[in-house]
Amino acid sequence: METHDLRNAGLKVTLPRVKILQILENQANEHHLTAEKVYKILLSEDEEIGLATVYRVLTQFEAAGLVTRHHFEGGNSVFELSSGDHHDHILCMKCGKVDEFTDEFIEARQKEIAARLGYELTDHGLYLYGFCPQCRKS
Amino acid sequence: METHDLRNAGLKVTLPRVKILQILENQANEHHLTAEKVYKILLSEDEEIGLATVYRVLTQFEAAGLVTRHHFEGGNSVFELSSGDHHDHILCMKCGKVDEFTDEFIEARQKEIAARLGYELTDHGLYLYGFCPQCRKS
DNA sequence: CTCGTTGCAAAGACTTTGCATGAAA
DNA sequence: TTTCATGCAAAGTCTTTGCAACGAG
Repeated sequence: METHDLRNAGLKVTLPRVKILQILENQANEHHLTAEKVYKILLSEDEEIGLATVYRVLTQFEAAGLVTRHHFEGGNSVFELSSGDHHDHILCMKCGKVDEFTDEFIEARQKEIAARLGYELTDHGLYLYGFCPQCRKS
Repeated sequence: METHDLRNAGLKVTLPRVKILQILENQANEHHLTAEKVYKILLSEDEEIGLATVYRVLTQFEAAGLVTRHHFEGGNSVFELSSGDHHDHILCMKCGKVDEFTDEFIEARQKEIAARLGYELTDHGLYLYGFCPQCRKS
């Protein structure tokens, strides 16, 4: 129930916020949406919500930890629902497909590297770019 | 000699291009520059080169493989001279410092992951974000 | 009621483009 | 000379902000 998530995040329960949260949750295979994409989905559902509001809400969600924002190489910001477990991404340069994966060894190794260089790690992102199975054929 | 690199890249040898290439080469510790930064350095050297030209030249250099462009999380594009050897980056969120590192193990692992998911890998980027030794103290 | 939210339009940050002038080969 | 590069200003993207109207608690 979105209402609960919003209250938990200290945000008033408003139609735009509920709607946007629903949209993020209902993305079965496409976990990563741009603000523009979210906006278009809202329009297609006949919701009168401005693009500025989409950005504001998404930014608030990010601050509240509900969503994570990524800047994929060259593109816009994309947002995805925080799922608790960390994962990395592999993107298709042709069709834009995004797959997720996790790798314990790489995670561990990253921590070692940061420690060796004296850094206190706060975040990290591993992005692989290539062509997905579908696009390799054509 | 910059002239040679430019000819090799199929670019006319012009003052802006030579100057910008020199600036990129002369960055002893700061390998990663924004277009804006390059522009400011040019200004400080009394060169009459427009910001638009800086962007154009940098983009051409990228196309020619002379430089690599990165989009660090949240920030602008940064450019660095292509050094042949691949490396990854660790950035300080406070002072903006950028360190480089390589890890054979992670590299190999990335290839395995891509292969497992059926992707043909063309590029990849690993970015660690945190606080550098200096900034951790304060 | 009161304060947080929204929509709209305007502003901003960064980057690219159009066009006439100017320079390299 | 011929072609490509440059400078400037204008246009483009994506994203954020100001402000008055509005809605949730």
